[in-house]
Amino acid sequence: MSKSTRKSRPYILDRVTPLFARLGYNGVSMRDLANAVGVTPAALYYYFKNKDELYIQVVSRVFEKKTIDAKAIMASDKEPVKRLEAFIVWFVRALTKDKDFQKLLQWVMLDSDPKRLEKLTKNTFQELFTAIQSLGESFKKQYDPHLLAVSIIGLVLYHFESDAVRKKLPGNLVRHDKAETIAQHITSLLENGLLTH
Amino acid sequence: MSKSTRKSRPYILDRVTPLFARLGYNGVSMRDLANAVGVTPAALYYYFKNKDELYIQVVSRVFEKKTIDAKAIMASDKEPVKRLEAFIVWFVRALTKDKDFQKLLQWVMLDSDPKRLEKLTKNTFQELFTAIQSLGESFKKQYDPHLLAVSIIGLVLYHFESDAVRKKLPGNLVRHDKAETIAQHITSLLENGLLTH
DNA sequence: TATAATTTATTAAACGATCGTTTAGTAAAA
DNA sequence: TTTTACTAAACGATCGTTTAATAAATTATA
Repeated sequence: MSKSTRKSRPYILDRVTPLFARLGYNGVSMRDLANAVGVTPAALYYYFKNKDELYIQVVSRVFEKKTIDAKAIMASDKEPVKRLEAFIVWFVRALTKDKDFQKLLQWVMLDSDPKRLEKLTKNTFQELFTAIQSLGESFKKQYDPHLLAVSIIGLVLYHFESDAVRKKLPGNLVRHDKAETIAQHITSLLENGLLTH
Repeated sequence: MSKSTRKSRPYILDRVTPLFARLGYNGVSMRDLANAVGVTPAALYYYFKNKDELYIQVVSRVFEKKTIDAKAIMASDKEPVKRLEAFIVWFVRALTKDKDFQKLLQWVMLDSDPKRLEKLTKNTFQELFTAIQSLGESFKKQYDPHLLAVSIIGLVLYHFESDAVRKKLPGNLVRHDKAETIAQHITSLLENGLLTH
C-alpha cells in the first residue's frame, strides 16, 4: 500500500457517500468508511474532526449539488403551472438517477440528534422548500401554501422511499420505475385530481 | 429489585417499542432496551431469540393493531369516494395519535437487511396496500392503480415524516399539526387537484 | 542545483467504552 | 421436586477516537 496516492477531501466524500446513504449514520463504522476510501481510520481524522462532521459534510455536499438546478427552475419567469411541471420532472429525475441523494433525504428526516438535524435542515431543505411554498401560492387560494409544499414533495418522494417495500408487493411493474411514467402520473394527479372528468 | 413483578411478553414489547421507534434498530442497544423494561439484558433473551426477532415482533405488533380498522374501512360497501375519504381520515388520525406507528413505518422503509425487510413487508404492508390499490381502480382509468396507491399513501405519510424537518422551516403554523386540517387538505387536493375552479 | 529542514499525509497500535450474546447459578412459582 | 423467570458476570468483537512514529512532498538554504 503506497502512500503516494494522496486522498483529497472530495475524493473521500465521494467514496464514503454510498455507505452513509445505504446504511445510515449508525449503520456504518469509521472502519467501514476508511475501508471504502482505501485508508486507515485514523486518516479520516486528519481530514474530519469526527464521524458527525464527516456525515454532515457528505449530506450537505450532495444536497448543494442537487438543488442548484432546482433553484434555477423555481426562479424562472415561466407561468406557475409550467414551473411546477418542470420542478416535478427535475425532482423525479434527480431521485431516479441518484439513489444516494434519495436515501440521504430519508435518513435526514429520521435523524434523532437535534443539533445535527438543525445543521442539516438549514444546509439543505430551507431554500428549496421556501421556493416550492411560494410557487404553491400562485395556485388556488384554498390551499395552504405550507401544506401544499409538503404535499407536493411527499407525492414525489414517496414513490422512491417506498421503493424497496413496493417491489415486494403485488401489482408492481417495470414501468413503475421509469422517471417519465412517475413524473407524468404525479403531474396529472396533482393538476386534475381524481374526480375531474 | 424484586423478582416478584413478572414481565410478560406484551409488557416488554410495550416498553421497548418507543425506543425502536425513536432511534431505529441500530440506534438502540439491548442494554438500552432492557433498561426501559426494568430488566437485565439477559432476561430479554429468555423471551426473544435475539435483537432481530424482538424488533420484528415490535413492528409486526404495532402494525397489526393499527391496520384492523383500516381494513374494515376498505372492505365496507360505501361508494369509492367515501371509502377513500374515510381511509384518509383514519390514516391521518392514526399517524397523529401514534407517533411510534409513524416512525416505525419510516424505519421499515430504510431497512437494509433483506431478510428482515421481507418479513416486515409481508407482515405489515401487504394487505393494506392491496386494498388501497383496488380502491384506486374504482376511479378514473387513466391512473395506474399501483402508482395511485403509492401516491395516496405518500401524500398522507409525508406530512408526518417531514415533521421534525418541517418545524424548523418558515411558514409552519400550529394548525399544520392538526389531524382535521391535514386530512381536509389532502382530501381536497386529491379529489380536485390544483387547476380545477 | 543539491541537500537540509520543515510540513503534510498517513500508518500501526492502542485506548476505554460499548456491542450482542452466552453461561452458570438461583429465587420464586407450580 | 421440577419448571419458570430471572440475575450477575463474563465472552470476544467491535465501536469512535487518540497517540506516537514515519514516509513523502514541499520549502528553504547552501
